[in-house]
Amino acid sequence: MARKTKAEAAATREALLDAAEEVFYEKGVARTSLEEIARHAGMTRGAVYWHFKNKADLFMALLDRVRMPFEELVEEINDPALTESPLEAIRLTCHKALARLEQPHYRRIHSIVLHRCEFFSDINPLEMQDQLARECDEELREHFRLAHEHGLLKPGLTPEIAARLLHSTLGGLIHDWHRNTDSFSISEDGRELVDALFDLMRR
Amino acid sequence: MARKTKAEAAATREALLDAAEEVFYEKGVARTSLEEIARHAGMTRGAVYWHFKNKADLFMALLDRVRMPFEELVEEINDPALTESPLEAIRLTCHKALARLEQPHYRRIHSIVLHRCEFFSDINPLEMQDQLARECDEELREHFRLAHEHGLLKPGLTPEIAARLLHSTLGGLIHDWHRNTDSFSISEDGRELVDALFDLMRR
DNA sequence: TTAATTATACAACCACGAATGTAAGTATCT
DNA sequence: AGATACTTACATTCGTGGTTGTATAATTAA
Repeated sequence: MARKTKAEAAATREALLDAAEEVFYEKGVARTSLEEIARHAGMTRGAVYWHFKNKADLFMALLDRVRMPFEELVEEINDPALTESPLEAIRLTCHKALARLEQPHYRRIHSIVLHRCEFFSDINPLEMQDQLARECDEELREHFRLAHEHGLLKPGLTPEIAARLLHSTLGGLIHDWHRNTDSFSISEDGRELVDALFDLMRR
Repeated sequence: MARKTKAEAAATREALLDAAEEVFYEKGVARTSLEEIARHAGMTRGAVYWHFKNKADLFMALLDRVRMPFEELVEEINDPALTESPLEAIRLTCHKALARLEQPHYRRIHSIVLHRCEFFSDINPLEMQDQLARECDEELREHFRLAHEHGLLKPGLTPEIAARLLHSTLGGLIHDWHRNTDSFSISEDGRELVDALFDLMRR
């Protein structure tokens, strides 16, 4: 075949990533071959090997296209418009994070990382998840500490416990939803659950 | 090689399952071959194919050896000695379930199902998890309903929300722990978290 | 401005290992 | 003698990675 313009080449790269995302989501990472991904994008394996070193490299490129939900959560929580009421800041950020999970793109990537890939070659998704979880946890703890100092937390509830409670609840909720996205709506039922937890934690 | 006595044959079957458990845990299901499992048990692949139809069959046999934590949780919650105080019954059952996760055998199997296997061939671990989660959720809801009727729940907290809150918290907690079992102790820190949640939900 | 050159973006082919499933062999228990 | 509990050997499939081929875009020289 012939050489394409730079823009076209970038487009096929994106097409390959799109294809990988779809096929990984449907069949799992381990059980999809590069051949399948290429054909699904209307290309051959040669194109894949031109744009990516191997499957692991393609996988990492997939992750680079999006930012993980927890990562966003950490960023949005620092929105200066929300820093006045720490508890509300956290709560609203949770809402946003949950809503964003419903976008098909985010949903698929997130689901792939959580449920559809075992660690393979030199990439360990569990470590990635663990690192994100730690960062998120520290950020949450910091904000709950602020809320605690403002006397917003229920007496007897330490900011550490509050942070871990919210973190676990969100984590469990998200895992549950990803297992079966039709079973409930995270943006609605999830929001309800989060609000209920905040009602319990608020003074 | 030669035929062994029935007891010996049963022993090699168990040895093969033990080997599979270890290797699956270390390397993930997709990336371990039946050859590796056999060698790890001091056998050849022929032995594996004698006792099991294929990898999926072996995997299911692995699961049959243990009962999943949520399944146990559902059973223990109905222990007649605990049915007097519904809330306490749930809380103590959570403690037991969390403690049991620290046994290496349960821990490994649980971790394999949660994090170390993509769905493969005709077996979909996500569906299995989903089904267990539903059963658990219904059972929890039933008991929280009882607690609600006894006036034990905080005003404004419906038994449905309480059940889903506990369910999500446990799920998130267990996932977090499995990601990095050294980061905290589920039997201790997990118990603390669960107790904190019950303190918030109690009237 | 155009012709020559080189780098690009793939397709097509090939060779290798790895894993699976099956069939045949073998020794021992019952 | 047969069924049993394997081992060994074999055939086949699948995926990877590497090499080669090639039409064309981009670039440089004239």
